[in-house]
Amino acid sequence: MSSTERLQRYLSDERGGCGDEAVAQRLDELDELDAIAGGPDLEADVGVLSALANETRYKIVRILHVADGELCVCEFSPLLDVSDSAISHALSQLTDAGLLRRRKDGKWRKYRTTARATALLVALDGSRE
Amino acid sequence: MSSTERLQRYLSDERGGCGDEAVAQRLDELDELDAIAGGPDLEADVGVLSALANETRYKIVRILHVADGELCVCEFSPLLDVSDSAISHALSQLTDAGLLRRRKDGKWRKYRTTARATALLVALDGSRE
DNA sequence: AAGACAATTTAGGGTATTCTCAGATATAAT
DNA sequence: ATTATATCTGAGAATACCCTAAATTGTCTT
Repeated sequence: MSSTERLQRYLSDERGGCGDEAVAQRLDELDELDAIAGGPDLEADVGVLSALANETRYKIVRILHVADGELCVCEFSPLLDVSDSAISHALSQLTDAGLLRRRKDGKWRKYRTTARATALLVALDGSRE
Repeated sequence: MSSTERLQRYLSDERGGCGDEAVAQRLDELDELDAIAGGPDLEADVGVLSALANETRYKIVRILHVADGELCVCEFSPLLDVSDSAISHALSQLTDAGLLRRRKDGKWRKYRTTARATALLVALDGSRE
């Protein structure tokens, strides 16, 4: 079944007896929505969300957000129940996604949140019910 | 190696010759950060982010956001390159996560975004570089 | 230069996702 | 009632994810 057949029935139902032009026009409208919605940032956005969508990584960002400043890798170890290797993986993924910034300080590495990470946490906090 | 040994060396490096009290104090501070960061919403937040962290689902929410109103399930089919079954799965996951609201209209089902979904998209749009 | 240590990278196994297909459910029309 | 249609649900296969352990890199100390 072509997907436009169902759409045609839907439009008939909703608006009462439309012809092919109405279907074509609605398809055009939907395509425009799709074009706007599916811009070049879509893939990157999903990447950012994927980076945050994991308990270890989300907790890291939350801790840094509350800390309101940079933390050393070694300071996460006591707070997270995963290996140092997993913490390092998590920090790298978050940095690659643009949610953390890394700074070298001798043999220590310090991480802090970016504006993007903060914006997402604020959005989550501001939309609780 | 206990994770506090590395922390002790770090604190010595940073602040110059601290004793055990300093380490204990910093551990307390970190635990407090952790307590604030790891509140009861953590799991639910990760669930919301996971729901959005998929191209099909993200695109659905984006389209609805741009449409600025409700859309029928049948209107997504022409825009997404997956089966109707996959679209239905995606819509259910998003609804369960609190990102979409569903409404019955005869044999058609219509979906629209929640304030939470909008807040997240706005945060993403507002934090591009 | 050699050793110690912080952090990262690589490799691999167990688990969770995400899709499609097939069948089930719900509503409307005949 | 029967049929047609819209959407949903369950099962299974391909794939992606996330962790640990081991090896590597980079920096400081001696």
